[in-house]
Amino acid sequence: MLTERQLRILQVIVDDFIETAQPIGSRAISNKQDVAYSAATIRNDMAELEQLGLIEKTHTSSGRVPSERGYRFYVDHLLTPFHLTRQDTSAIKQTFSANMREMEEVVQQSAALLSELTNYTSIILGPEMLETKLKHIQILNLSDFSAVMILVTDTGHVEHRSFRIPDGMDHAEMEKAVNILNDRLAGVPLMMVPGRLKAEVQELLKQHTAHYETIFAYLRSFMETQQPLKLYFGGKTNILMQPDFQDLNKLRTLYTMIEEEGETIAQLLKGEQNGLHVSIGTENKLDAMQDCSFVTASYTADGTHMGTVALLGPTRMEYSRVMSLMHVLTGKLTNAYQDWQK
Amino acid sequence: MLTERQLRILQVIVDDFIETAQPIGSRAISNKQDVAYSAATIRNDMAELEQLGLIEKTHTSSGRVPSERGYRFYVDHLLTPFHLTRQDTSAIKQTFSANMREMEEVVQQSAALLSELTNYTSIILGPEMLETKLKHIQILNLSDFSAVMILVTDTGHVEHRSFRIPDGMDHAEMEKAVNILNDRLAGVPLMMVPGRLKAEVQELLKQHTAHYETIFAYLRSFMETQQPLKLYFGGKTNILMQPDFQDLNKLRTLYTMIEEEGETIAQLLKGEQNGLHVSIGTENKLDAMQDCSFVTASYTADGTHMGTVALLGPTRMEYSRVMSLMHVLTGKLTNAYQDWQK
DNA sequence: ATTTAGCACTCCATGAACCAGAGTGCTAAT
DNA sequence: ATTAGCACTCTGGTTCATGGAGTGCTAAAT
Repeated sequence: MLTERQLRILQVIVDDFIETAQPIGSRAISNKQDVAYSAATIRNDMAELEQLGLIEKTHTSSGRVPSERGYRFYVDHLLTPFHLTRQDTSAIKQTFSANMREMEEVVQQSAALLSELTNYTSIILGPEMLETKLKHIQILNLSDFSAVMILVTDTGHVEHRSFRIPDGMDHAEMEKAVNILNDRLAGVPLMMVPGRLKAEVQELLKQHTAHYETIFAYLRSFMETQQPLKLYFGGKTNILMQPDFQDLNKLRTLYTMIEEEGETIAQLLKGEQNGLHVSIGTENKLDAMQDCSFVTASYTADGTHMGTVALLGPTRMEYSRVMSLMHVLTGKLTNAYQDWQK
Repeated sequence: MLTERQLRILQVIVDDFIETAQPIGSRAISNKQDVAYSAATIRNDMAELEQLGLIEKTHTSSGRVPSERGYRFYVDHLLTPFHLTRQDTSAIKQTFSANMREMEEVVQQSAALLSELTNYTSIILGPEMLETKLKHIQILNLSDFSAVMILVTDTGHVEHRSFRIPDGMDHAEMEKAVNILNDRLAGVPLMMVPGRLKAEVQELLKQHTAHYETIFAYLRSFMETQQPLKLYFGGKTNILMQPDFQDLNKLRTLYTMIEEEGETIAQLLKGEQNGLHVSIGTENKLDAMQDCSFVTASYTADGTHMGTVALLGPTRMEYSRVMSLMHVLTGKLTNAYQDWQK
């Protein structure tokens, strides 16, 4: 097993590399404040650490760099509890004290905050819509030919869609249809709306309106385009700033993923529901992330999973700070959400 | 003045460079299909073109490259009317034939289409909200403590905002307030709503409800956060793919602009209302765009300006195709918008 | 039994020197 | 007015030498 000293050396290597992004040699380690051994001793230990696959050389004779396993070990066993700086905590406090009226806004601000504090890219999966219920449906005529349908959930979320009024459908008829919809669908969880629509409403509409087909078609297409998974990004450009990503090709794939694979990422985040979780390098399932670390943390309300906060950065990530930050942030989000629901 | 031959040579140089991104030499030009002069002759002409600042050498003895002025000249005088390929036209037709219910959707699809066809980044400034009028205001209670205010315009645009119900305000009171608002504000152009609010509604509210202050404050903050300029992007990652942008630093500034300077870009686009316009390199006002070309085209409805389509790419841009494409697209948008309004 | 000093060795990064290739400018011939 | 020919220039890639940083190992010191 590893000796105390070896652990310490590994820690220094990781810490230093996280800070400088440069390989570090035995001499430099030996010169560190709280390391009281000679370069030679450290060299011996480093040889062993390398044997175990915890650190690597970039070439035969250069300083050491943490390996993927090294980071893993560091995260699992070497992480020192981190005290957030005064600036960090006050920034968080400030963000959450600004009175925000929309849950969406809270989430968005959180993403912005997180990316700003860390210089990585943050991704937040918004509060799950599964539980939310339909509150009210309304149709409003815009002109003789067009109208807009508005759909409000009990969380205050509003969706809308405008459409062309079917020829020959008069106002009274439309009103009747809306009444039926409200009667049958208000209070129904969003998830189940399409089902209900088919099971109960279809028949009813058929009886009361001549244009049930058209209405029905509209409603379906409306419900289908609803994508209940909302992703919020913060600091998309931060990735470009990291010295780790110099390789244009890697940048391209990474960026393309961020811009175009929203659905995939959302699914990925949906999977991570257990507290704080770190994926390092090839541990990530997505190809584009093979050189990144991905930290996820979920937030809850009354014990049930609500959404997930994630941070995407280089494997050389400030794990300690990031994890503390995310811990605090998810706590705040949980609170905010509970407040919100009252 | 320039001879026929010189014009032709300039054209070949620009065309070739647009295609290959490589400097071209006299020999290569001479070998071109429809150029019947020897390399030496072409060299002489090139010397003159260089004198005039229309082309440049990357170093003392290498092929020529169009200069910024060269591109400008090319765009102003050398552009051959371009026939869109069958693929291009059919792609456009297809996009616009898909029945889209929302103007927003049309615009978004247009941006996607444009970036896909050109491999540049497209930016569209959505239909101006200036002219649109408030259609309807509604407040819906979500719980005993919170409600959502919904605002519908005559174009079918919906904005919403949820808020906490002031303590002690009952349902009847709220209803009365909403009635007042609808009575006084329906039909008023969005732009003027804040003014009206202050001029007419304030006093009225004061008389009829005890909580006019709170309501008023909400309304104001609501109106203020409304930003009527909506930007739609397409193909943000395309920039990364262009061989012209190898320089990481330039990429960074460019990208940061795209991600964070939305407001600036919107203002820029708002300024360009006169048909098709091309800004090349340093002609652009924004620093980040000094190495780019920026093509804008506005679309109208009944002769009044509605919005602007833009394309951001390297100065080495396929001007001919891009401009044809945008011409067609703005036409389609104009149509779509007019159809929409019926 | 650890730890450390010393030394030979390896590899990278840098810069100089050196082509081959591509392209130019100029002069003289057509 | 056009073109062929030729000397000249600059780039990009390769090779080679050098200094520096770091390692591994052995032998001495604690």
